Amino acid sequence: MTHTDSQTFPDIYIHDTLQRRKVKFEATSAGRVGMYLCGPTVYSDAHVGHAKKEVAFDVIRRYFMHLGYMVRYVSNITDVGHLQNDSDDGEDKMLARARLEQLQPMEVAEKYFWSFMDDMGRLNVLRPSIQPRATGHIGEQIALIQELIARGHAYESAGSVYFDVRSWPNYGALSGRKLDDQEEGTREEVRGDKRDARDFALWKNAEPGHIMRWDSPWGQGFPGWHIECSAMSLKYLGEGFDIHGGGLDLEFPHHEAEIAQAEAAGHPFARYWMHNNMLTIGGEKMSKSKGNFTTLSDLYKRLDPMVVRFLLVSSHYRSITEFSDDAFVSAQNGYKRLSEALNEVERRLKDAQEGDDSALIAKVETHRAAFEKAMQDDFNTPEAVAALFGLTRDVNAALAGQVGRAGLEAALSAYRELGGEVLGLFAEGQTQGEDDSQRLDTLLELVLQARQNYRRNKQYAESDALRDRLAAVGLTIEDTKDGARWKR
RNA sequence: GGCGCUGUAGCCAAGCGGUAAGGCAGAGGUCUGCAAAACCUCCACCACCGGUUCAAAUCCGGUCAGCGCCUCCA
Repeated sequence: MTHTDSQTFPDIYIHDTLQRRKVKFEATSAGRVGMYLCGPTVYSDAHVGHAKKEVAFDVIRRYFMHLGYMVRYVSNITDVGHLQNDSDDGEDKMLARARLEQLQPMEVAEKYFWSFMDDMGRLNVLRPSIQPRATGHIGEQIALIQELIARGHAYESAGSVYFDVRSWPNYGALSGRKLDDQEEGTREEVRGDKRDARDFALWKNAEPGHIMRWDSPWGQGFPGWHIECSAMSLKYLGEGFDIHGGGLDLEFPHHEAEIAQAEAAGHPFARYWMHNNMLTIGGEKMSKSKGNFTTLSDLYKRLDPMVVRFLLVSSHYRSITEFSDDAFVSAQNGYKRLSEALNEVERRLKDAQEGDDSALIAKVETHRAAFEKAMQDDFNTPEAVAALFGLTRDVNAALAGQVGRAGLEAALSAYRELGGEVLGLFAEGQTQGEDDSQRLDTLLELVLQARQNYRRNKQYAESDALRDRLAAVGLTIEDTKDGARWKR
């Protein structure tokens, strides 16, 4: 469906981290949504936890599109390393990886940028409208830092620039922290060139030997950890843009710092903040530092990426998702149930007749409404998925008898629009080569005919042997009232 | 220590004042040469203890258990 500016959109309620409650979404500009999502630091392979975040916000974006909004979706690529810790002797992650792999830092960035894109592409995550790179926006970052200095919210010290946390009382509003409650100086010595241990770096002076370095008013250096997101989101989405998203673990300090940097410089920032919860394995957060992660490229060797996506949308984005062998076996079977119902609808549509399908069409509409209602309530994908299973139950029941073209088409469009376009669960083009699949069709038709002859002659040993042999290579034969059929 | 979250059937997971969605697994049945698929039926005293209420998984207080952030992390 498509809306023009004069059309109305259904109310959407989203949980706003700033207000700590569900609020009605109001677009800044009618019919348009601007979203910013904190993207990856491209220094190693993406794991399932990254997939949870990417899929969560991809679904949100897709739902806005489904309602007819024009969405500008900006997600950055961090290709300059943040430091590993807040002391000056910490090593840059990009540089550490570069040394390990004996590559230039930019080679590391390129390598992992493309593997990230590939991993997400297979998960059917749409490409961002704009995917700005931190190293391509050093100028914007420097300009923002200069504004902060001019307004008295940042200061230079020994070639580095720090944000003066004490000058900005709102610091802590997002994460609900009071400055004085924070542990001070326990994990690090208060550095000599900082006024307060909690001040964070906007610009860092480059030590000799630091490869990634740029000229700045404060000498050669590199940007701090948080400034790129403030600078790039404002550049591409403008002041007071709609939605800023990211992982819950980024809420503090990263997002807190982003807000401070933008608003202290006089630029109203994001109006809604959305955070996805973490993915756990054995009850513990999957993370690189814990080492308990499964990379997507490894996972894809044993699991269809669509099943991974299904597993992720089966839990709410604000809930913790437990990732275990049991969970994905369950996801595998559940996904199969949905996708095979869809396949059967398509198959039956090829030679469908007209008929009275009003009963089925009414049921499809009921499930469609349930799906929409769930999505409009803070993108409740588990309930939306439940609606898809409800649809599947009714469709399968109808499929057991006579269904006309209109009924099949109603079911098909529900699967395509809700399961496909919104949840992204039915990626196109998964079958290889048209030619091969044509040949396979013909070949199996012959096999099925031969087997049918055995069955007619009650030579069940022979017919069962054929079925077993095909099963061994992953082809399933099912006998139905209308004859045998096969599926992968 | 500060801030915050979670505990729902064997597993995954919604619901967040009106008497427990959905999926996987399991049991029985229909169909079938058998099987598979599909359909029908069954399968939860919502961690524990108090309190508020006509009514609580849902609100309040406490207890226990687990987790996250406060350091790079999606």
